Amino acid sequence: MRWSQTLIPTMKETPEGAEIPSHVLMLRAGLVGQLMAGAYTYLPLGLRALRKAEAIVREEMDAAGAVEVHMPALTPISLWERTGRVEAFGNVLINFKVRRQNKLVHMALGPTHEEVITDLVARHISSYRQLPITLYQIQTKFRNEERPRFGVLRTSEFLMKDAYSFDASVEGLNASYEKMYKAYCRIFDRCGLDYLAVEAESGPIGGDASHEFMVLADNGEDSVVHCAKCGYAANMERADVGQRTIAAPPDVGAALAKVDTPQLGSIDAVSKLLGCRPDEMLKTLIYVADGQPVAVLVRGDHEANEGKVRRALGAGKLEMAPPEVVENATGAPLGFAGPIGLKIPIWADHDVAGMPQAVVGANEADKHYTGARLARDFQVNHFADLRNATAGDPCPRCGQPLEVRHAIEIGHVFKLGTKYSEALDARFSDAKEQQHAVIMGCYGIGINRIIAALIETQNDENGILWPMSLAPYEVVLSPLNAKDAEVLAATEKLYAELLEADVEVLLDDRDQRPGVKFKDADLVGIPLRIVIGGRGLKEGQLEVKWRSKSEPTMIPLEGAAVAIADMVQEERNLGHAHT
RNA sequence: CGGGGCGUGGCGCAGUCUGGCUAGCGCGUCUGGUUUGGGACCAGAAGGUCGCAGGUUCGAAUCCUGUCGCCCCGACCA
Repeated sequence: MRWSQTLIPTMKETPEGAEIPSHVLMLRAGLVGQLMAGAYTYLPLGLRALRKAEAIVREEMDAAGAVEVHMPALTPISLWERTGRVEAFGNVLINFKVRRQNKLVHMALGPTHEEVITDLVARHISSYRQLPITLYQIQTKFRNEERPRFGVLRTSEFLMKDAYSFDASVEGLNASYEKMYKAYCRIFDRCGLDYLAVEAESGPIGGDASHEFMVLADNGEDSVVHCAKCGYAANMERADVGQRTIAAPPDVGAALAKVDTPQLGSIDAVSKLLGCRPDEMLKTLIYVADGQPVAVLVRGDHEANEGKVRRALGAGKLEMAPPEVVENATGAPLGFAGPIGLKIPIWADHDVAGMPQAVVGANEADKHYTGARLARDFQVNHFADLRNATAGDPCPRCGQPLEVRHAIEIGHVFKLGTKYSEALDARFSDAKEQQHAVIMGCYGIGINRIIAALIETQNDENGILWPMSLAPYEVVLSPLNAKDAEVLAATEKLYAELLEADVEVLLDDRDQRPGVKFKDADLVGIPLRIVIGGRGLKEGQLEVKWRSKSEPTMIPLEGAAVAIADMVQEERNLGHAHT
């Protein structure tokens, strides 16, 4: 492609509003243009990178035995009603009514496709002989994001590869899951991403039923805990803080005392007023578990984790208690709950046992207790791991302190079980003529996020650093004086030969000064740059420079196309070699 | 949805507090010329309902009210 004949609107300055590196660079390098909040046009360069990521995903899905389909983005609302996800998605589900033959038809744009694919399987699969099968598609998803942000990282319309496995047995599901997990590793390896597969919240199935693929990045929206020593990694919500018993520390001798804390219900406000640290306080949270109120105690500086609480209690449904339930259970308005004298079951996080004394709510408006001591002043019915991990917690595998890192989620694999197959009647007959719900797994990759995460993590002060596998073009030709007949002839010849050799080449044929071409080539980040200038040509040489290296090398003009094609080919293979 | 910030030629900004001549600057674009190995120089030119609407005023980019949009923090996120 000739630069002058495509659209690459590079920018010298950072557009107002772009803050994180990937957003800044995608705009400056002319990869994307914004239409409105959360909606971007992919310009020629950005689209080429996106298509390459898509092709890698497709190749690896096919190699893993998955079969491609393409489902409509437009779906009937009834499908989502059957699985209860109209409520679950709420405002995120973009839905509307259109008039057809004088009747209103209610439909939704698919935010994901479990329902649609399960309906498909329900219609066409009825025997164990048709299983297992994994179907996938690469398609635009729609979600009404409350707050789109970070450039293309969080948009209301995005390209997603979603795959769904269908098995007759749990063992089969595990095998399907394993295949997808491995395919994901190959995909992200080939994309040149530095990623982590972390244990994630797995819902009702439990165990190792869910992994998220994360790229560590300071601007990532997710948090993961990571052990630098043994490599343990987990989603912040999922991370095991450990089954441990903490011995009661010695009594510091403080007596229980009731103090006034007028209007102050928050940990922050009370700690300021009383001059104590949040970790010297107790948070008392009232939940409703399967209709029954329970109290959950965590240290003031910790965050309760609803998933962990639900599992510990063995509850099906868990929610924060509404104000009237809290008042009924504690006798005090929100913000003044405490464990002393509380009549409902009390669960506490392990770390509560390690507090010599604590500031707690007094179950009385505008009052707290200081000096509250476990066993002496209040009782706990059960101890469990009930909180989110924090930096410095011991690694559950090796005990070293964990670190918390921000990350971008680029993929998620999940064992679904029979939630959707039961709701949508996707059943099969086994060899003994018994009917069972098909056992499902689902596997998603955010294609746009592959591009954004790569740019976010692989850039320097001059621009993007593409791996060969995703680069919009593999080689950029930079003739320095396009009007010089000799330069022009050598450039055109090389361009034609490289095209002939199936090298993806961008010819910077603009009548610009060298500095402009170099700056743009660096910004756009094409991996290999070939400079054709009078200086080298006199000696029959071309300059070849990798974007990732600071120094160029010279190669003979004679046979240059073959040499360059070889260099490109070698680099193309690197991604595969990693797997 | 709560908190904060910003809307001025294609891009980046100044001017707004303290209203006042024809709304400026840099980049980019166009024309002519000189240049040609890391975002050139000279000369000239085009391009703006100052987000939108209403109000105050002799006079509004500037003050007031409303509204729309974008960005950031938080809440939410299958």
